[in-house]
Parts: sequence; C-alpha cells; structure tokens
Amino acid sequence: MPEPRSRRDRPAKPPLSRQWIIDTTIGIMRREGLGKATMRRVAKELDTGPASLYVYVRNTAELHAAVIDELLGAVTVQEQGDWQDRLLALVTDYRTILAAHPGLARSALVIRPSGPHLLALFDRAMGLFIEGGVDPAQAAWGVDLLLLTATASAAEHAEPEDGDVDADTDAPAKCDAMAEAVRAAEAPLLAEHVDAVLGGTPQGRWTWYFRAQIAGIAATPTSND
Amino acid sequence: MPEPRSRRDRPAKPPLSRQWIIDTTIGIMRREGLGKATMRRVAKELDTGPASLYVYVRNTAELHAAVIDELLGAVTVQEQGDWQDRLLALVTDYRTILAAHPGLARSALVIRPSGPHLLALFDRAMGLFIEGGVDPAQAAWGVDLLLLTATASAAEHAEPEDGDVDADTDAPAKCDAMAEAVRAAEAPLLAEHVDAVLGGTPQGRWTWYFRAQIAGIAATPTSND
DNA sequence: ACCTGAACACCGTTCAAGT
DNA sequence: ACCTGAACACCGTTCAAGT
Repeated sequence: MPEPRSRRDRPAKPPLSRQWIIDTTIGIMRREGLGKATMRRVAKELDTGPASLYVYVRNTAELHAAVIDELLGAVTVQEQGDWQDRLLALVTDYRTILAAHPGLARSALVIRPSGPHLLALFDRAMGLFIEGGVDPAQAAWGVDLLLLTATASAAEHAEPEDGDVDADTDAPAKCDAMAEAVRAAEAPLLAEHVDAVLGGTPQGRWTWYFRAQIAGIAATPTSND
Repeated sequence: MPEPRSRRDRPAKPPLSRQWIIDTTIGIMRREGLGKATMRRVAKELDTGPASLYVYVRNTAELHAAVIDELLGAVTVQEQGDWQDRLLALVTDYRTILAAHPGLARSALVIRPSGPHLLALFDRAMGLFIEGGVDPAQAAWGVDLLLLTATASAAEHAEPEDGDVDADTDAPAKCDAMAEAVRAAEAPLLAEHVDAVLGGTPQGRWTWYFRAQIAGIAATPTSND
C-alpha cells in the first residue's frame, strides 16, 4: 500500500480544463444555488486551490457568464404557430432558464453575456421579427428590449437563495406592506386601482409584457435624431 | 486634560439613528460607489462595530433599499409637454438616478423597493397614463413594465465600479468581441444587420424603448385568461 | 433595555515560490 | 511553462456579554 486514497475513490486526478470548471460550477449551482458557486467552493470541489482557476477564467463574473451561455444551449426551437407564438416561446424559454436559478438573471444583467448560444438565440429572434415583416432596425432593438425585459423579469421572480430568511413572510407580508404603504403614502391612484396594480399571475403579466412590447416594437420606427 | 480626543475633533458622539445610518451610507456611495458601502464600512464611519447597525436595519439589502428610496426623493416633476413627454421625463429621471451609481439599479432589481418615494413616483406615472386615456389596468401594468425596463437599462449602463479593470478595453474590445463572435457563430442575420444591432446612442435607444412600450401599453388590453 | 466586542464562517484575487 | 500555498484585504451576520 503506497499511500491511502484521499477522501473517496478519486480516479488519478481531475483534468482541470475550462469546460470542467464550468461543469463543476453548474453542478454546485444546481444543488445549492449560484450564491454558493464561488471560486473557492469550485476549487475545493476540484481538489485544488482557488488560484488554479485563474489560469482558465479571468474572474468570477466571466465564469458566471460562461455558465449562463452553457445553460442557454438548452433553449428549444418551437416550430408550431405564427412568428409571434414562436417568438414568445423562445423568449419565455430564455426567461425560464434564467429564472430557474437564483442570481443567474442578476448576473446576466451585469455582465452582458455574449456567448455563442446567446448570439444564436438573438439571431433566431431577429429572424422571427423579420418573418413577421418588422423592419430590421426595429427588430434589432426589439430583440434587445425583449431580452432586457425577460432578464429583468427573471431577476425579480427568481426563486430565493437556498438559505433564505422568512419564506412564510414572502407573499402575505409583501402585500400587507404594500397595502399599508399605499394607504400611508399620498398615492390615491394606487389606492384606487390597487387590484390592477397587484393583480394577475406572473405568467399572465409576462405574456402581457410580451404582447405589449411586440405591438410597440412593430409600430415604432427608430428615429434618427 | 481628562482624556485625549480620539482621531479628530468629534463632537461628543454621533446619534446613530436609522436616518443617520442611511445618510452615511449615501455619503460613502457617492464618494466610492455602492460596492464600498458595506455594513462594516458604514459602521467604521460611524465609529462603532457592524453589529450596532443591526439595531436599525434588518440587513444590507434593506439598507440599500432605504438608500434607493431616499435618492428617489430627488425626482423632479415636469410640468410642460403632453402626458407622454412628462411620463418620459419622469421615468428618465428615475433611470438617471439609478444609473448614476453603480450597483444601485442592480440592488433595485433584486430587492423590489417599495418606499414612499417610489410609490409616489408610481402614482404620478399612473396618473399620466390615465390622463392620456389609457385604461387603468393597462396603466398599472404599464408603469410596472416601464420601471422594470428603466431599472434594467440602468443596471446595464451603470458606470463601472471605482476599482474597475481595463477601462480602455471597454468599448472597443466589446465591439471586437461581438463582431468576432458574430462572424464565428452561425448568426447570419446578426451579421447582416450588425449596424442596426450595435447602432444608436444609449439615449436614443432608451427613448425608443420608451416610445415603443408606451405605444404597446396603450394598445394592448389586459386579457383575463 | 440597549448596545457591541469578538467570533464564525466565509469571500475574490494576487504573487512569490515551487515542480 | 504550468500550477498553487499562503497571504492580503476584505465580507455579512450572530450572540454572549457588558453597561
């Protein structure tokens, strides 16, 4: 017996490539959330020190961007329905992926990922707009706007982190606080239309956001001022 | 001489109230960015330990939310122009405040602030929509959408943190990377309309986002499915 | 009752030194 | 050349103990 195996049965040594780092990060994120997928934690999982990761990724933000693009590889391509239905399916897919894991959408907003999968998605969305007869310039900015909204909406509705405080206080307390604040503040219109403001399911809201934006994008020419 | 004064000439002792904590946090943020406005840093500025702050604020997120609402007190009310012009001025003001300090918009997206100043802003925006003859239900969701876009847009275009890497690499490298990625990826439409995709000033884009959304909001009824 | 020192359990990133 | 131990300079939050 030359030496006892460390921990469990590890085959020789992990390769430690960029892809392996990304996959490990995704694994941790799926199990414990993006908040736990830190450099130090990923390094530990890879049986090395955090410094080693910097050979393959520039920093934490770049690693998270790579994770996002990797996950974006899972967006499906809807073949049925008209261009608007297919565009809705595409953007909803994008949003669902970002909303599934806390922090992912927040990261996407900050680091502006531009990996191959996002570009492919952008290209498909542009294609659907153009198929719908929308001017390419409007289509380009329209896709930007749609993805911005999808990302922001995902950031808002992302499930809370694993170790989150007061899960029960979530919805009721928020409504109470809102209702109380509305009454306390000088917000007569909010008070009057409180049902409209707070009403609707997240799903219904998202669909309406999409439809409203599609209508506006198609109808609003890009000015040259 | 009973005892030597600590550091510089401090008058007796700071009051250490919630408002004083918020003001101190804003001061640090203005000078060094939100990233530096940590519990520990604020406590140090207040000549106490971080634990003391928890008597007045629940946690870092709540403190940052309070800071945002405080800053939102500075939104001006435009009196000239039609309802769309005034709404644009209002939402642009909101966006400008969030974009001025890095991290602020990012925080706003996560913590969903609902302080009195935000509620007042929401109420004013609703009022302008209703003045424009927009259905209240559409107005309510419309304001939500507009603020979501403004916040997300601010998060994207926020000035980089004080201690930021490669400022020169910013715009050119981003364009190069984008252009290269477009060529490398299978993104023919992106490649064809690259000028439209990357074109326009942030200001011009924001105005177009606003106009497109206004048009869509006014034209899209909230369905009851 | 109100406040806080000290501790707990973490971070990202760098760099000199090793193989 | 490639890799990394150890250090640097931080974090948020809690809680037992003090006044």
